[in-house]
Amino acid sequence: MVSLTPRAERLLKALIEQYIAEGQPVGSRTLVKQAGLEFSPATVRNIMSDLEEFGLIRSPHTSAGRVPTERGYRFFVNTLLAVKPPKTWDMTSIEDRFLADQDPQQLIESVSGLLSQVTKLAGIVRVPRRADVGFLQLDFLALSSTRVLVILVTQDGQVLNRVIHPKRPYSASELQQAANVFNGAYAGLSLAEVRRSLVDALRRDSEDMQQILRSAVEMAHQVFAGEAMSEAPLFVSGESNLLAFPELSNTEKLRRLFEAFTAKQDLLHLLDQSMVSQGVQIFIGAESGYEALESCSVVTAPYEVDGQIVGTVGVVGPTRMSYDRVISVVDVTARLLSGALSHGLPG
Amino acid sequence: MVSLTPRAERLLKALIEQYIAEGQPVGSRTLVKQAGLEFSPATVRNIMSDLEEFGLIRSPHTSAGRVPTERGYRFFVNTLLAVKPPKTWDMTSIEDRFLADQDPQQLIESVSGLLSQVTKLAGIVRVPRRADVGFLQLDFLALSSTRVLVILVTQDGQVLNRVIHPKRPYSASELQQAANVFNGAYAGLSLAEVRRSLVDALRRDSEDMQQILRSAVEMAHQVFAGEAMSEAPLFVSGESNLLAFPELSNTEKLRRLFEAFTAKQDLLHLLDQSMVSQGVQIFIGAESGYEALESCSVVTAPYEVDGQIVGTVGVVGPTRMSYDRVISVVDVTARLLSGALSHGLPG
DNA sequence: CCCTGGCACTCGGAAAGCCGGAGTGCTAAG
DNA sequence: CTTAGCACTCCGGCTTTCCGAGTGCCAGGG
Repeated sequence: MVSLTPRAERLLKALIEQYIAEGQPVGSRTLVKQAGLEFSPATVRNIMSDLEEFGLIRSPHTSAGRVPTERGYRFFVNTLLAVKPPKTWDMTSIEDRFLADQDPQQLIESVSGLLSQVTKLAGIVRVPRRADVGFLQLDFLALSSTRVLVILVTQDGQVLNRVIHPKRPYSASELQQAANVFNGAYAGLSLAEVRRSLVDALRRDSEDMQQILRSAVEMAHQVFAGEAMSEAPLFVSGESNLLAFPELSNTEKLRRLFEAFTAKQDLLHLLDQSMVSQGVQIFIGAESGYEALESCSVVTAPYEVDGQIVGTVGVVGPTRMSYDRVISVVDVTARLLSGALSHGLPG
Repeated sequence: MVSLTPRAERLLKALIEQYIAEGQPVGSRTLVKQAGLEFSPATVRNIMSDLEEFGLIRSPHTSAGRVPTERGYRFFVNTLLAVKPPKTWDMTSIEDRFLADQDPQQLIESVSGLLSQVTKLAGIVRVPRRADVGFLQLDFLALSSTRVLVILVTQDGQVLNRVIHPKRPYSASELQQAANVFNGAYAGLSLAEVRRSLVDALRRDSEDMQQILRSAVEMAHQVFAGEAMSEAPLFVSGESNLLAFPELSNTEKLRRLFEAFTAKQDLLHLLDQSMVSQGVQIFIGAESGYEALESCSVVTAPYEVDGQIVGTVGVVGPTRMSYDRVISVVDVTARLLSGALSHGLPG
C-alpha cells in the first residue's frame, strides 16, 4: 500500500471527485480553482507527477489533464471515501419501495428496478439458484381431467408452478393424498436433492413403492426436470441508463457489455464471489476479471434471510461513478431487503 | 396508390434489396451490375428520377446513391414482396423450440427470445392483459399457520400466486372449502369482473354472506388488488442485437428506443393495434406513430387460443430489415404458438 | 528545502483547404 | 426511347494549420 502525504491525498481526492463529476481530464489550474487549494498550479503539478509515478493517475496524452487509474479509484474507495448514509431523497424513494407489502418474490425482482432508478445506472439482483434452496412443499391441483397444476413452494417463499399432463386422470382426493405422501417423503431436502432422489426412485422403479407415491414421483419429476429449475437467477434493469455515459457510448464495448447482461454468465460468477463475504464489495474495472466489464465498476452487497446470505444486489456503471452515493444506496438497499425478507417470513 | 411500369418496379425492388443487404446508398452503376439489368446506368438514372418524384426513394445528398423512403418500403412490402416460407434452417430452430413441451406461460415468454435469436433483432411478445382473461379457479394452500399461498389460474393457463397473511389461521379443510365456494361463486367471469365483484362484496359487507365465503373473498381480494394484476404484459428480448446496426448506433435515437423498451407503454399501444386484425402487420418507421420508433420497423402477428386472438408476437428492427425473412419468421412463429397453445389446453 | 512564477514545449481537436471518387443531370446522337 | 459523354456536385478522407490547454523544468524567493 502506498502512503501519501496528507496533501497528496487531499489532492487526489479532489481530482477524482472532480473527474467523477465532469468526466473530463482535470488539469492543475482547474483543480486549484475548483478545490480551493491554497497552493499554486505549479505545486499541484509536482504532486500530480508523484501521483502518476504511484500509478494512481495518468494523463491520456501529454497535454491533457489527469484522470484516475483503476488503482487510483481503488485507493480512493479504500482510504479516501467516507461513506455517508444516502441523501434523504434517495432514502425515501428506497424506503417507499419497501413499505408496499408484497410477495418476497416480487419484492426481490423489483429491487433491481429500484436500484437502477435511484442510481441512474444498471441494477442487478441475484436470487438464490433454485436448485440450492430448500424444498418446502408440493401440491397438485386438478385443472381439468388431463391437466394438473403442480405447485412447488420453497423454504424461502418462492413459488414455482407448472402444468403437466398426467398419463391418466386423477381425482382431487388422489392428488391431495399424493401430495401429502410426497411431502412427507421429501421434507427438508434441497431442491437439487429432491431431484436426485426422484431420478433414483424412477430408476429403481421398485414395486414396494406405494402406488400413490409412484404417481406423485412421476408427476413431480416433470417439474423438477424442467428448465425452470436451472434458470439463471439474475435480474438486470436499467441497462439503458448506461447509454448516457460517453465513455461507454462507443459501439464495441457497449455491445460486449449488453451481451454480458443478456448472457448473464459472467455477472453470475461475479455475484457468486460477492456472496462469500458480508458487506459492500466493489469491483473496479478489470478487477472483476471479465473483459465485458472493462471500463465498468460493479458495487454489490449480499442480502440475507434469517441471518443466512442468500443473494446479492448491486449496481453496474462506468468506473467513473459516484462511489459514495452508489455504495450507500446499495448498502442500505441490501439491508432493507434483508429486513423485509426476514421480517416477512416467520411469524 | 402509384402505378409503375414493370421495369420501374423491378428496379425499385432490386434497389431496396440491395440497400437492405448493404446499408449503403445505391447508385445507378452498381445497381446495373448487381441486379444484372439489361439497360444502361443512364436509363436507370432516368427511372430513378421518376421513383424519386413518386417519393419512393431519395438521395441523402447530391452525389450519393438512392435510399428507399418509408413510402418506398411500404410499396415494397405491399406489392413487390413475395413472402416465402422461412429458410429451412430458421424453420427448424423455430420448431425445435416448440417441440419441447412446456408450460404455456414459459413457452410464451421464451418466444421473444426465440424471435430475437432467429432474426437477430429485438423480439417482443404481448400476452393478454391479466385483467382481461377469464377466471378459471382459485385455490388456497396453507404454508404455515399465518401464511397462505393463493393460487389463481386463468382460463388461458396462466398461473398467478401470492402469499398472504390472513387475520386468523385457517385449517386446510377450511381453505379447501373456501376455495370451492369461491370458485362456484365467480366461475366464468373475467379477472376484472371478479375484482369488481370482490370490491362490491366487501363494501356491502352483508351478513347474509356465508362466513366461509367472506373469508375467501377477503383473501382473494388481496390477490386481485395486487399490482401483478396490472403488470405490463410485454416481454422484450435481444435489444442488444440492435446495437449492431450503424443507422441506430447514434446516441440519442438509441437512447429513446431503449427507453421505449423499458417503459413499454408505446409498444403496448402499438401491439394493441395489431391485435384487432389477423395476420402479419407491418409498421414502417413513422407509421407506428411513436417518435422512439422513428427509424425502426415493427413486424407483428397475433396469436390465438382456440380461435380467439389473445396476444401478439413481433420483432423490432431498423427500417432496413429483411422484411421477407422477418415476416415469414414472425408469421410462422405466431402460427406455431397458436397451435401449441390451442393444442395443449383442451383434451 | 519547498514553493512559485515563468517559459518553452507538446499534443489534441477544431477549422480550413485540398483532392479523388462516386454519382448525378443534362444533352446530343443513335 | 435509349445511351454515351460530359460537366457538375458533394461527401469523405487527408493534410495542414492554428489555437489552447496543460505539462515539465528551471531559476528565483521565501
